Amino acid sequence: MLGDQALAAFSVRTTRTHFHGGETIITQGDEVGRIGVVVSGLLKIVVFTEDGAEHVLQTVGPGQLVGNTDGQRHGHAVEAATDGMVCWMPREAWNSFLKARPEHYQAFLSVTLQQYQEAQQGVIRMRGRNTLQRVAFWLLDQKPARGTGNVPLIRIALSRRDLASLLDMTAETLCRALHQLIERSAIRLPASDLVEIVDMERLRQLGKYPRDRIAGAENPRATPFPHPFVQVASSDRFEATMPPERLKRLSEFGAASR
Amino acid sequence: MLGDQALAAFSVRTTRTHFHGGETIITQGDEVGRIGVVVSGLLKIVVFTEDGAEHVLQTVGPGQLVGNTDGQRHGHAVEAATDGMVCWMPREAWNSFLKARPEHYQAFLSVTLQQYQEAQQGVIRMRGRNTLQRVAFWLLDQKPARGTGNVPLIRIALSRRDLASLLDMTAETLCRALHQLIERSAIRLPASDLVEIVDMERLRQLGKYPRDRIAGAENPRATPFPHPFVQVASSDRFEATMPPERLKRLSEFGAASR
DNA sequence: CGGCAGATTGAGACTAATCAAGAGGAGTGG
DNA sequence: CCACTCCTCTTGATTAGTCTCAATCTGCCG
Repeated sequence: MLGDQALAAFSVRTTRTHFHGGETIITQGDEVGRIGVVVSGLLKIVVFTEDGAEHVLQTVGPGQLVGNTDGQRHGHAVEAATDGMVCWMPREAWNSFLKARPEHYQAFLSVTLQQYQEAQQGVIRMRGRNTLQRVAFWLLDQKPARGTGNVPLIRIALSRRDLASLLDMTAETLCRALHQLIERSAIRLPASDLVEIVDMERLRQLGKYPRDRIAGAENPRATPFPHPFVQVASSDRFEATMPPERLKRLSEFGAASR
Repeated sequence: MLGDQALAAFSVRTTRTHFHGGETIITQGDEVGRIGVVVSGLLKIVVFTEDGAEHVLQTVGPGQLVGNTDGQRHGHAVEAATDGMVCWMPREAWNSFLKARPEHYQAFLSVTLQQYQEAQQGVIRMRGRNTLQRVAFWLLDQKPARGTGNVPLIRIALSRRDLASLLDMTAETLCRALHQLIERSAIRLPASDLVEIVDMERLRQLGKYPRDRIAGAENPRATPFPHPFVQVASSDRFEATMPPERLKRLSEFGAASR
């Protein structure tokens, strides 16, 4: 699809970088002259306010973009929630690439608009919901990787503190909310970072989760930017960030709990 | 700047529409095959949740965009907060226009990214701030049109209920917050929709307003989309939405209060 | 002047933050 | 292999902040 010239000029400038959990990818206030496509792993967009507090605004998964091309300073930082990989390209390469192949503007815009929408969704999920509902809602919004025996299983890649921040509550409140969901037998906690959805319908009620979002058709995370050179692991973020030994332990648990 | 052909095909399809306060511009869930540039007045982006509650997410002023071009359904509605004007163009015209003149992609992206950033800012202003601080912060974020005697004066175009929704609180709490700001002599209320900033510094402290935002340089609302055919009233949203009789009454008030 | 809708003010209920303390888990060094 | 430390997670009691409900007030229109 790409012209030879554009492709050559472009792919030379492309850099894949591995990152590790906790690492800072982009520092707040920096001018980052490059843009990155997340290939695997999970990033988090955080903001440090003047009083030193850290706020997690959004998570960025495979196929989504970080950085900006307009030479503006970053109003937020980007940190790694898990290990993973980003594919970077410098601003000039990016811009000249887009200029040479305007048809890719459409894809770029689409992903940008999608992340914009996701930011709006993030606000909406906060509104008119108490802490319990927000937690339930978030759980339902995660890609439910099926565990052993087709039970929906969710890996919480974020720390309690980070997830609490994302959901705009304290870690203590998040903890209480999770255990309230357990008491009402909507979920179980095989491990502190694993959530097993026991009763999907009850969880929906508790989270005031709209019917039309159930299929995930409204705001699918899976319209990844069609990066020409990188295969994006979009479908299985679960396995991508799940260490093998955990999977093993998990299946043991599943067998034991039956 | 525009090629004759593109210009001709484009300007024919452009439609200016006046809107009145309270009017619904875009219905939630609609597929709107067009995009609009706000010329004057103020729009609000609202979401109706399943339980019937209405949430104001954002306001859209002159130079900013509404609608989308990707044929997707709207996750939110757009309503008029004041009287004003939008300049519409159908999706096909828009897309072919951008295709013909790729250099405008940059501007389009820029405005989109800006609104994206604004959405993020909207989240941040909520975080780690109580109701009083949110109100103070919002006031400082408004374009302070100077009133009589160079006193910063702000017109609240939104109803109490809408503004409260935007700031994620109840109308009652908003009201109390405003009056608390008055008690601490940071502001005055010449009329229920007019705020006079008496002590800017105190208001900043009460709103935890960062220093670097004071100049408004960080996130200026004034990088309007350079619409080729419409003159955008970007600088004076105040006067644009201020009925003449109010202005007159206001100056009388200013004279009387000295 | 009466009616109406939005804005204001007040009192009580309830949610979530804060402060404090205990439990679990991973890594380190002897 | 075990004790020790550090850090995160969890749990409990208290407090502060907002929401809710209700009543009153205000400006506006016919």
